[in-house]
Amino acid sequence: MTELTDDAGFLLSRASGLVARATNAALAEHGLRVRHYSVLVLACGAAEGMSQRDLACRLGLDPSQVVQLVDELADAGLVERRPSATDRRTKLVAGTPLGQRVRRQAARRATRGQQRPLGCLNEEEQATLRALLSRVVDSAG
Amino acid sequence: MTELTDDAGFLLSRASGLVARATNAALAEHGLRVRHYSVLVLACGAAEGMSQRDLACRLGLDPSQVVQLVDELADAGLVERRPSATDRRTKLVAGTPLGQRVRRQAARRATRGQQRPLGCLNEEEQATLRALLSRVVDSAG
DNA sequence: CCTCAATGATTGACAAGCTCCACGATATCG
DNA sequence: CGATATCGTGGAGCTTGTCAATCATTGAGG
Repeated sequence: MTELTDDAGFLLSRASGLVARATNAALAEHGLRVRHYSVLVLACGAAEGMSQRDLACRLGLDPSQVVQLVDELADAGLVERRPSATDRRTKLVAGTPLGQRVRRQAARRATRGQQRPLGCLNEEEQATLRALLSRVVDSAG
Repeated sequence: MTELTDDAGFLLSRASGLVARATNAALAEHGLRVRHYSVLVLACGAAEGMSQRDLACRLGLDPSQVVQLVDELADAGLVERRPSATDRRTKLVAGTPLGQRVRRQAARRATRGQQRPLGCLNEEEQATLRALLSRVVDSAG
């Protein structure tokens, strides 16, 4: 790795930072950051809600981080913790009607914001990028 | 962005974290982390050394972070700060002979470590990934 | 049925990173 | 010369990432 511009790790870190910053800026109007948004998307995506443990696993976060994120989303009225019917330990995090609406609006803004750093790639190239990254992420479990 | 697994920002963040962690583990034997390694690579790559401002710009870091990274590398004897011949404000960070050797060893380890998360992509796919990311990073200035 | 290890959520502590702001030294432009 | 900008540096504050400990609950095995 003689050239830093050829280092996949460096490029990933840099690109990730750029996109995260742009997305955060786009979501700021909703008072959200990418981390909250990710939780909101997952919570709204599962009809019955998703356990915090599953959230942590899917997001690659420590469970203790999920606690706080869900706290803040719940304070904002975007998600709620429901008891599980089968396990009294787990709390299912589900999007409220308000959360669903905010998620749709935020999704549009986030997608638009990402195009600032990602706009230099056409739609097909972006799809290729997502496909490659998906494989990397999935293969990690 | 109905599915989080289709969100470029999320995928980038996740993949970046995976690779960074693997690289850090690989570099730990040298007492380095990716951030130090990046500085070392750039410092060793420029014959006359590189100003800290340029380092910050190239790495996308705040100049104040570069100060500390260079401090630690200099303490380890891997780089040194040289006065600029044309501007007494700037300090040119250049790799020492030891730094050059460590950089070569670290490069091999880092590349190998990255293959743990990136190994699921063949060589051509990794090249495609790097090319796409390069364009995103470069287009940001 | 009872014990015991494992699990889910939570809290608190701590290191690592990032961002901003301010300052001293120097450079540059008018 | 004087105003303004730049470079390196230090420090404050916030966000993240990681870890250990705790409590309630579950599930398995005796």
